[in-house]
Amino acid sequence: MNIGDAAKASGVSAKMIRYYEEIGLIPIVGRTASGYRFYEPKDLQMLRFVRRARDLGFSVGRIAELLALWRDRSRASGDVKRLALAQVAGLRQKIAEMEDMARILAHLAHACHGDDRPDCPILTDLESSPTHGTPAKKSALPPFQIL
Amino acid sequence: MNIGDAAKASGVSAKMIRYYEEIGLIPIVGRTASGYRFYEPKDLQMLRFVRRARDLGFSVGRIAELLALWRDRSRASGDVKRLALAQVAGLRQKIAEMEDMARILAHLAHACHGDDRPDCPILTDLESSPTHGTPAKKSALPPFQIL
DNA sequence: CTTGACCTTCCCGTGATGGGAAGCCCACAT
DNA sequence: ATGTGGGCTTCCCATCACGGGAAGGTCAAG
Repeated sequence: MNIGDAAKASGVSAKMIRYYEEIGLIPIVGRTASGYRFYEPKDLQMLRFVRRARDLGFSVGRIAELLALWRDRSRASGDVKRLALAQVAGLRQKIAEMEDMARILAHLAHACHGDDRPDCPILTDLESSPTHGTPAKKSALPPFQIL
Repeated sequence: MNIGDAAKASGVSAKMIRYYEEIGLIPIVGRTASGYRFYEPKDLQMLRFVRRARDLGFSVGRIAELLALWRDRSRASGDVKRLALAQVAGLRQKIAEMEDMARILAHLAHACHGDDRPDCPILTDLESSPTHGTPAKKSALPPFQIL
C-alpha cells in the first residue's frame, strides 16, 4: 500500500504521514526498490489511532505518549486515564475562556442597536475598558491543541 | 513615553507593539532624535483598544477592521455589531467542537478503571473507532483567534 | 512510448508571539 | 570623565501542525 492509499484509508494526509515520520511520532516504514513508502495493515491501524487522537484534540506530543502506552502491553490504565483527564481539563479551561469572551461580546452586541447610526457600546467598551474581569492572560496550563 | 512604558500602560508587550506597527495594524509613531519610538496618550488609548480586542479573541485582521470603524466617526453601528456577532458565532463553533471532544474523552475516561491493569477502553476506542460521529474536520469557518 | 497520476525531497508560508544577539543610547553614580 | 546598568534598536530564529508548490523520478494503462 502506497502513501496515498494509506492516507485515504486512515484519514491522515500524505503530507502529515511524512511529517509524523520525520518528527519520530510514527516509525519509519519500509520502502519499495524505487523509494516509495510501503504501508502494512498494522501501520494503517496506527495511523488511524493517531488520527483519532488528533480528532480528540491531543497534541502531537501527547499522542506520542498515548502511542507509547498503546504499544506497551504492561501499561497501567491509570496512566492512560491521567492523560485523558488532563486533556479534558485543558479543553474545559479553553472552553471556559472562550465562553467568557462570547458572553461579554454577546452582551455588548445585544446593547448595540446595529443600524446606520455611529453610536456603539461595543466600540465604547473596547475603547475604555482596561480589562473587564480577568486579564485574559495566557492560560496557566501549557498551550495545547485547539483543533 | 518610550515603548517600555507604553507596553506597561497598555498591557501590550513591546515586542507586540513593534510587530503591530510592522504589519500595519497600528500607525507608525514618532521617533526621538536617537531613534526611540515615542508614544502619545492617544497612542496608548489605541493600544488598549487593541489589547482589549485581543482579549475578546479577535484576530489581528478583525482588529484592523474594528480599528477602522473606531476611527470612522460616520461608521454604522451595524457594521460593528456584525463583526461582534460573527466573532461570537466563531467562538461558539469552536466551543461546540471542544465540548464534543471533552464529552467523548470524559466518557471514555469514566469507563476506564484507571489502576495498574493494562485494559483501557480509551486505547480501545482510539484503536478501533474510525471516527465517532463527526469527522472532526477543520471547522468550515476560517481559522481564527483562540487565545 | 507517451500520458497522467503517483511518489520523492526540499523549501516557504501560516499566526501571533517569545527569545536572544549585537549594538546604540540614556541617566545616574562615582 | 567614566563606568554601569538598564532600555532601546534591528534582525534572525523558534514555536505548532500542517499546506502549497516546485523539480524530478516512477508506475501503469493505452
